[in-house]
Amino acid sequence: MAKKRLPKRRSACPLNASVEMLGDRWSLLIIRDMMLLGSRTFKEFLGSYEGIATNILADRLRKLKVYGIIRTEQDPFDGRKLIYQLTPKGIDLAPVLTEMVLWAGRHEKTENRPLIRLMQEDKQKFLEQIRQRWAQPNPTMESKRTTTI
Amino acid sequence: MAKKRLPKRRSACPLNASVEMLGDRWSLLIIRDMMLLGSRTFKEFLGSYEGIATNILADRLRKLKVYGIIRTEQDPFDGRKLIYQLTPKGIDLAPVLTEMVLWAGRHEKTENRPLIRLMQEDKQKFLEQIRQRWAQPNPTMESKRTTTI
DNA sequence: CCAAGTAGCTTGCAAAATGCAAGTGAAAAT
DNA sequence: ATTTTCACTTGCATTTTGCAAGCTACTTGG
Repeated sequence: MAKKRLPKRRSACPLNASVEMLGDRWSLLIIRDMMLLGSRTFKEFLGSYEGIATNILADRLRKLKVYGIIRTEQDPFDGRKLIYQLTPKGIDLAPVLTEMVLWAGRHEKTENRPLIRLMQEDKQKFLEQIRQRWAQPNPTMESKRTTTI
Repeated sequence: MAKKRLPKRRSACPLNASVEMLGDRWSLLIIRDMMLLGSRTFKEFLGSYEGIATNILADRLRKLKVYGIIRTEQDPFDGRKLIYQLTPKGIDLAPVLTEMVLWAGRHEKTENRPLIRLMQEDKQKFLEQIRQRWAQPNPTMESKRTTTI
């Protein structure tokens, strides 16, 4: 399988760069699942409530990897499994996610008020939690369910 | 023409809400043009570097209006023109835009370092500028080109 | 006041992206 | 050894996008 080439950008604007990498209906949800639920395998992503199709999921994971937002490694205990992890670039998307959650929380009827409240009350602390959790090469998500998404 | 109905959400997650409204290749660029360049008419949006097609632009403006992110009024001096403006909900997207610009600025080769530097050096001040500029019902953009996008 | 723009769309059609169901092949579990 | 599980791929129908060409109401220049 040939490595996917990065297509030429429509413009050099930084917002356009973000939009070309993340501007679709699934990429940020995948990153949300990694960041907040600690999802790490294909199957775990599939289980998410919105119901992504397998071919689209495979495609998005491939692209996120090409962009350097996630990386993969083999599960040492199960040869079938691939472990998907956020790279530092991916972890660094936490503030973007946060602002999008807060915006929707302010202007839309949504669920998961606990997460929104947590983010509102101490954004810095919340971001710090995410970074800490992902600081180790293999993040443990034992304390992950402080809140659900 | 029937008013577009809001389709049912795939989930009640706040991030999903944001993604369903903004997760495509054009919506945030339109908001960028309004926020940073002061674009206010169909023609001005068309002039933006990335080159959106007229049918897509019309569709996105319609949706952004349905979502309450923008509103329109007639130009009092030119009956052909419609003036598009950000609503408070739209103005409130400034932090999302900012974080996306900063993220790309940190991790991608992009242009417009002055904007990125401005945002980095004083995010609060930058957001305040945007809010002030849009506080009046008809925002003047005389001081708009402190930086280009 | 009339012809020639101009603004903001819509329409038609081809190409690309998405969604769904049904595989596939390798590894693990029973 | 057979069945299950995992991470995909494939085929095909539907939807969205992109491009070019209208179209209609309004304005402008002569």
